[in-house]
Amino acid sequence: MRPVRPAFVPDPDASREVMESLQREVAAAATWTDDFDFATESVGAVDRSLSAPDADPPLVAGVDQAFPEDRAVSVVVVTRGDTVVERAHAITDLAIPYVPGLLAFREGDPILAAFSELAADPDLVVFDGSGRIHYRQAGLATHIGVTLDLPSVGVAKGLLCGTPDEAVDGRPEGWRAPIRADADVENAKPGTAIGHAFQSRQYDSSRRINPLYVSPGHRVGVGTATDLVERLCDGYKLPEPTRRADAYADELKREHDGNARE
DNA sequence: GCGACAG
DNA sequence: ATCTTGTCGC
Repeated sequence: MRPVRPAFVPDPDASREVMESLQREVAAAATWTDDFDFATESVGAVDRSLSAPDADPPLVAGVDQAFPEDRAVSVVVVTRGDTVVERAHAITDLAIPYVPGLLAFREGDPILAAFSELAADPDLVVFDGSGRIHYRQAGLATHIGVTLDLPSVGVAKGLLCGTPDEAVDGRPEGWRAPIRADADVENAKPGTAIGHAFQSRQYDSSRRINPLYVSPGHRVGVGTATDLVERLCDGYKLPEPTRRADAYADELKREHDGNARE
């Protein structure tokens, strides 16, 4: 496995104060400018032949979890272009309940356990949850991205904090608007863009779909994070790596549930 | 006290 | 996140 930075490993037994101060350290260690060696255009889309003829597409990992009973099923699915290269998972006991703002302390260790089973070294990791859109700018995607020192992005289905530039309802596919820091976001000048609301999918008629909330995890800029996610969505609401991880986690969860009722 | 709050 | 069937629409 890839080296972990021990100073940032989320300890589920820590007190709330210690958790929050670790998050401040994580935010200080995080970088929100592009720092990766692949081309943004080489990520995602089925037809990349025109934009990147000879480049090998980067390894993109999707991370997701399912929670059978009091345990966590954490999975990492690594894709190169359209091909799944590797899947890894870990099943662990859950130590602490979900607390908004402290998600990485509930899910971080279980996710790192899944990464410890992974042989591949991803170029980018897509997380289910916020990155920089966080009270201390250290959401799950940032925390684990920094811990593994990998470029990462956070994709959330709901907004944790911050203020959208405009109303987000009923926007057309492809629309995006900055999410700006407000009084709830530490160490950011109010007005600083910390992520985007992004309409990855929208129906032409009838029912409306909510936008995604995309933010940088680590080693990715705000605009690039959304560019990458846009390329990975390819007609669906969620990015391909996330959908693959979702499916694998569900599969393992059903397996787990099946074994449990016997 | 009230409201808000990723998964 | 999880508990869950049908149902509307392309």
